[in-house]
Amino acid sequence: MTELRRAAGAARGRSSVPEATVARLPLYLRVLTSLADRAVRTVSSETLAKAAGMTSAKVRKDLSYLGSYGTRGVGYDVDFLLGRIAAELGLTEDRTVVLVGVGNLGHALAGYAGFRSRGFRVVALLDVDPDRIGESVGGVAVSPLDEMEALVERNQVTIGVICTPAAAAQAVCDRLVSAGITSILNFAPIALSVPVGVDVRKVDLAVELQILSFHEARKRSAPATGGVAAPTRSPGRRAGGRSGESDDPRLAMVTRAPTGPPTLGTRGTGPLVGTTGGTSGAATGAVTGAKTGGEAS
Amino acid sequence: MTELRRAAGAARGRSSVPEATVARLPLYLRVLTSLADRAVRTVSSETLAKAAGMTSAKVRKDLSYLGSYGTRGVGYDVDFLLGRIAAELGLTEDRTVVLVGVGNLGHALAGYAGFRSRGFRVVALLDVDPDRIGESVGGVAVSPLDEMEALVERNQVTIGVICTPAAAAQAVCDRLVSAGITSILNFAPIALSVPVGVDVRKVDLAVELQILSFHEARKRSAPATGGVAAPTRSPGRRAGGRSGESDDPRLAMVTRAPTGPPTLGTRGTGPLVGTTGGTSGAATGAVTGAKTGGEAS
DNA sequence: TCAACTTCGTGAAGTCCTTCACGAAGTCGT
DNA sequence: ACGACTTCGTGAAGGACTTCACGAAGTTGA
Ligand SMILES: NC(=O)c1ccc[n+]([C@@H]2O[C@H](COP(=O)([O-])OP(=O)(O)OC[C@H]3O[C@@H](n4cnc5c(N)ncnc54)[C@H](O)[C@@H]3O)[C@@H](O)[C@H]2O)c1
Ligand SMILES: NC(=O)c1ccc[n+]([C@@H]2O[C@H](COP(=O)([O-])OP(=O)(O)OC[C@H]3O[C@@H](n4cnc5c(N)ncnc54)[C@H](O)[C@@H]3O)[C@@H](O)[C@H]2O)c1
Repeated sequence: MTELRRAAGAARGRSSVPEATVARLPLYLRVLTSLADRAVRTVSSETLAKAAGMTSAKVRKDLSYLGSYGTRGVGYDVDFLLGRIAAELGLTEDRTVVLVGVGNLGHALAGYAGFRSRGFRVVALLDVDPDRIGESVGGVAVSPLDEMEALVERNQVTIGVICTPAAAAQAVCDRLVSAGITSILNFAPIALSVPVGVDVRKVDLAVELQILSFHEARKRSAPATGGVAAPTRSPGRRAGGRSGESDDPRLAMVTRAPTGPPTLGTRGTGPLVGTTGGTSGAATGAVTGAKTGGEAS
Repeated sequence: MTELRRAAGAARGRSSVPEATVARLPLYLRVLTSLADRAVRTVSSETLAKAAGMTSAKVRKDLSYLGSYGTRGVGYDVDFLLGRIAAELGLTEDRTVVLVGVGNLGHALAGYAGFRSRGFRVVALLDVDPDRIGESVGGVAVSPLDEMEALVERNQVTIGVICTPAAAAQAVCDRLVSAGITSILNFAPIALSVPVGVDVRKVDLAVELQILSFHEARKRSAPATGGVAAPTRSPGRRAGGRSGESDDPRLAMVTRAPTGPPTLGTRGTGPLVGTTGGTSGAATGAVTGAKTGGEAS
């Protein structure tokens, strides 16, 4: 009955390199580059896998999506594979980038050599702070935000990097899209919304740390799993850390604390579901896969 | 025949929250924090989903792993959920962090307020450069690497952040692990190997950009994709015995160019090609995303 | 040329994650 | 108190990705 939906999957149609594989190609590329620098000629899936922290089966599967370019009994030709992956990633031509928000983080990124060495050319740095305009970072001068459109068009820029505070991110994003940018790398801790056709990737330090924290919490198994108290309506002002940045315009249409008590009594009732339900069960389990390769989509 | 291996999977056993869900909890946490700051009392899965760039079904499914704490017809209690997620992520107690490599990137991270605001306390900054020792960033002084062990123990540090050049990363990692660190966030473009029980997550700018580049390449469908030249038959001769040691021990047993001088200028320095990119050069890469569920293709 | 190896390529099976869909539980207005 | 509505919780179905396992293709040495 779902045969019809097959069409959707087909949309991804040709080329069809799985996303998970695409995310690993850069890894292989790095290892191959390193090997090439050492004049290594060929490499087996096993060796490549070890260097990339991967399994050989996965490597072979991944590479098979690019075609059958290995030599049985030998391995893959380093130089050839290098070129093949670079081509697949669209790195044959330099890609231009604009970076918006030259603050702490923006500075570090703008001066990052790995940018250029990988074929990404930063052609513009933009900021609203007058004090930063004109300053040069990594050989590129900081320009006022207003020059965005002109710079993007003149340099045929397709990738934008956002390093502004969260509050400004969506506006900057919208403007980048209007200017013609179709790929965005966002460092601001906020989910951007963009029209279809525009890709967004997010890098979030806090998220990474919190994920580590999760696993950390399970390592020292302190199974003193106190039963969770019922979700009382009573304000408990939990911890969690108050973050300074909170300016998400999409947080509308939610229940607000009534300044004047319109519906008081009714509100406070229902203590919510008990734990009766058969399922769920969120006890604490010893886990710790410990493997380095765990991912999620 | 695979039934037996079930044991391995069972290790993940009962009640554990799926990795994919864990990776999204920080996202919800952020949105909830923002809501709480505005005195919003309850939020529906639909609203939460929109703010987090997610679907409501996914949100409900994710939250269901923590237990059934929603109220039908109403939604989730913001404060309660906030506390519940924070607890699940092990954020009830401050987590301490050491950061190694206070260079460009390290500086930015060390001064990042988002660290502290989310319950992560940077208790030490370490570097080998004598010029940096003593300098204070974000209220923390840079200490010499030798103090790592003492600092880690004294402060019960469990998380380490690596911002050194790739060439030094594995050594730093090893030392961190020896000192007692069990979670590492790695910004150096190299795959670290660690003993089981230690978690590693990587963040790599270059990988993100290359993934964007891949999709970018498919957007402007320039089908002028010249047929790939034949897989270049390699005259390769496998190395008989040992192969020279190199920066990365895992790159052993690979074919080397015959008569080629072992150490080719790659020693140590690694990246930094600086000049007009092209292909040659640096090492970049490393991957592992774990997130980004919101793309449309 | 042949036998012994090595290593790729890939169907198939298994695991994990996402999406669907709908009953249950609760709220709200009258 | 009741009927109309909301919104959660969750089994089930479907996909996506990973791992297995083994035949095929190619290499090396005698
Ligand atoms: N510093 C880090 O290590 C780090 C880590 C993770 C995430 N982040 C995130 O990256 C972003 C930047 O962090 P930061 O530490 O560099 O902050 P910052 O305040 O040092 O820099 C922000 C810069 O953006 C500029 N800016 C503000 N509004 C702008 C606008 N509308 N258009 C263009 N430029 C604008 C400011 O002038 C400033 O130069 C924040 O969202 C932060 O949460 C930073
Ligand atoms: N700068 C960026 O935006 C950026 C982005 C992505 C990844 N990275 C990666 O992050 C790492 C750091 O980048 P960076 O631009 O800050 O480089 P950097 O050269 O500015 O800083 C490196 C720092 O590490 C210190 N260091 C070197 N060896 C060390 C050792 N053995 N122990 C302790 N400290 C040591 C150096 O003294 C220096 O202070 C690199 O691996 C880089 O590839 C950087």
